[in-house]
Amino acid sequence: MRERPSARRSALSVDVMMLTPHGRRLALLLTRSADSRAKERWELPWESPRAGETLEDAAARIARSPIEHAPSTIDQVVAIGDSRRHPGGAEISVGFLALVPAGAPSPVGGNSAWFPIDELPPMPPRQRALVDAGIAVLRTRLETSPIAFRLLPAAFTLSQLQEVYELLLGRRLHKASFRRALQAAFLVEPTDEWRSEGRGRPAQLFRFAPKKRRGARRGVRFDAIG
Amino acid sequence: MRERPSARRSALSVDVMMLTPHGRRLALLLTRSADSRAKERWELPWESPRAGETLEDAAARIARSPIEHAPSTIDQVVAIGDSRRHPGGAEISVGFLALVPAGAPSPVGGNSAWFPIDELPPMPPRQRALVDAGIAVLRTRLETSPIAFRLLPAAFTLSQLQEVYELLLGRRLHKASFRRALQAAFLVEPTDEWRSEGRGRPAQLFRFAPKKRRGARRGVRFDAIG
DNA sequence: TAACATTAGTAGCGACTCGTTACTAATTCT
DNA sequence: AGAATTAGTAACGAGTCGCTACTAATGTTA
Repeated sequence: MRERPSARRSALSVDVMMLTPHGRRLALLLTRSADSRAKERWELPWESPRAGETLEDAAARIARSPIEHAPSTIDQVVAIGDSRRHPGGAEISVGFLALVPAGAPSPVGGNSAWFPIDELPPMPPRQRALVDAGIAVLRTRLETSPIAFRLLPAAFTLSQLQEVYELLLGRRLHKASFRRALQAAFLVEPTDEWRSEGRGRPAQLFRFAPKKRRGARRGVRFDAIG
Repeated sequence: MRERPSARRSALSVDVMMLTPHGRRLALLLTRSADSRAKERWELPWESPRAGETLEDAAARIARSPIEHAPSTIDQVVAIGDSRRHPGGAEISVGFLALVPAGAPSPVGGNSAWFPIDELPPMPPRQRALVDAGIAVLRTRLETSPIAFRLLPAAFTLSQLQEVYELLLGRRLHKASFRRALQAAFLVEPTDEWRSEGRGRPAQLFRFAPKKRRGARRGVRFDAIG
């Protein structure tokens, strides 16, 4: 059984949601519950911040323990303090979203596993609420923040990038339109590498390299409000 | 001097940012500091949640005290727990955003005042950080949430609505384009009332009444990412 | 080895969208 | 009465978007 230094009845918990693309779905990292009464239950990695440690620092520390490579980014997304139960009995739980690039980071210790987000096992109710809120935030940030690129390795094919967008948006995109919009945005630049993966024509690898564009701000979009 | 029940050294504070349109600018409600050492300093309304009270309930209670009418909505937007000082010495501060409709709610007690957000007086550093983060969140949510309508009374003119959008976006919008986009989104419906305010032709009043539209989702927008 | 399957990538057409100019409408001010 | 001011709309041209249809380069199969 793992150690859990400040687990008992602390006022505050920092809970980390680590997400990565897994096949055609988003996967969340859960660890086996340290509570001996609840065997075979899963929960988000969490801890209480140590003295003098910021919330962000605590989240980074918590994320570092179950996987080898650090996530590309960690952002605070939600705080919950209601009657729903937290495994540590914390009054307030602050949820952090950690995005893990696809591919490399898969190695995981025996106490952790990736679960597709639409097939999560039973979890402590407050953590379950954190996950729902976190994923909702992720989806709304898609269009204003380079989230998709942080779920990919440094070099990726445009098909991979499109797959991540489809996974986050929950719908298929049209290849030609996707690429045209991407070109117009000056967000990626080609490398001179090509990757042949199984069948079909090899794909060129790209990297995330946003160029500053002239501020041609559009009017307003009401599309997403209703 | 006001009472402040749980002010001393509580672990957690709930800080409320109440925003309303004030002329052509966004204004934030601040209250005079209860700390006798710091005369003529201003701070966000805040308190620690009472036992058995959720964060949301606490925020609603805190918002109710300085103004007469309740804000239209309150949302949790950010949590900060770092070395920046909070007036109550709280380790963690959770920031809530409360949107107050323009017009009616102006009456305020003598201990509170509205400040334009670009002319805020000196404030406790952590609260200042909460405000900056909260306004950033507000701006990014503009396009996915009917924020502008919650800063207006139930009936409003289209010019008022456009003014709120301009205020939140920080740039002028074109009248015809704004209205065409609004019509296409089926977000408002006209009432049979008209308002003549000073000079010029009277304007028709509208109300927020979003219609469910067929899910004609667009492709992807990369515009706002760089 | 030739034909097929599969994946990558592009060209271009028609429909729709957006920014803008230019107008009409209804009221107050002088 | 006429100027000023604010509300609201029509319509043109440029640009964007979704889609079909194509070419390109590889592995698979007969």
